Amino acid sequence: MPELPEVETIRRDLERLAVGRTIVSVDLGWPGSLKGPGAGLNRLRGARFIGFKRRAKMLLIELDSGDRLLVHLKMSGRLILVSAPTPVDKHTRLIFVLDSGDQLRFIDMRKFGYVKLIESGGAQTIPELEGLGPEPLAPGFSAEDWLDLLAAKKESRRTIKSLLLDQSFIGGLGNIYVDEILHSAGVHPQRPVSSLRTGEIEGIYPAMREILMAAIERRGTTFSLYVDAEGRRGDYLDRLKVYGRRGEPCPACGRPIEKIKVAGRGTHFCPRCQR
DNA sequence: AATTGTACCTGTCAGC
DNA sequence: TGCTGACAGGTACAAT
Repeated sequence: MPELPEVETIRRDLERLAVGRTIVSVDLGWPGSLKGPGAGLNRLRGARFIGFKRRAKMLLIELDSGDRLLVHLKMSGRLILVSAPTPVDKHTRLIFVLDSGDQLRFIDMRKFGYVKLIESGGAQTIPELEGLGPEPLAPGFSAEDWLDLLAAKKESRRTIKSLLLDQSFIGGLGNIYVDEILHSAGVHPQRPVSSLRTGEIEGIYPAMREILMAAIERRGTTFSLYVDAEGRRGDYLDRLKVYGRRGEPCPACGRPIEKIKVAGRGTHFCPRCQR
């Protein structure tokens, strides 16, 4: 489910709503959702949220105790802040009871996601965050940086879609936004990287930045499960031009959108606009 | 080196 | 109605 815009939306919500709140207790509904030192949930009691960061599709929750929580929502994870009496979804895996009377709940139907406790004083590096590619929306990530990144792959015959999905190449893109970016840039998802002309590579950069920023403005894309931290759906679904629109006319040229499989993922594109 | 298949889970939907 | 298989926003790993 959640790609960069969705995780960023949740991060902003929690930064606004949960910083300063203290954890009163933790309820573990499904132990598999908790990674890291197993015994460690009790130590979270009394800790206060001081910050919510994001790296690629991961959320990093910082506590005043020095402990941190790394959250990956994978396909179906949700993180919502609700008042205590709110009915508990059957897929709720972890509940943080807060001093405000609210609860931060981790809900994950498919159980792929996780919350990992990173203890203060433990290893300095977080393996999950090592080796990630650059943040596409970082202020310091320029068009030149993008060209340099691609230049390092110019001999590669892998498909451009597979490269953009590779988190070690660039962080935060997923199946929806890669399809949208390639449509906007007019590049066929199956094009080998080595075949891309300079102009095509240059065109992907603004497409990527604009689409991700617009998606954050609309609070992400909801197909079925994703909601922001306040339980609201994202509005970017209406703006999607190809993803989930097989058979519908391309907004740019009217040709029906096609769906194929690329890099093992359902892939939507316009056969006229993308070559 | 890169792709494909498989696995992790649960749910939905199309087709028969 | 009910069964079966394909598919789903992610990623790690093994096999090819």
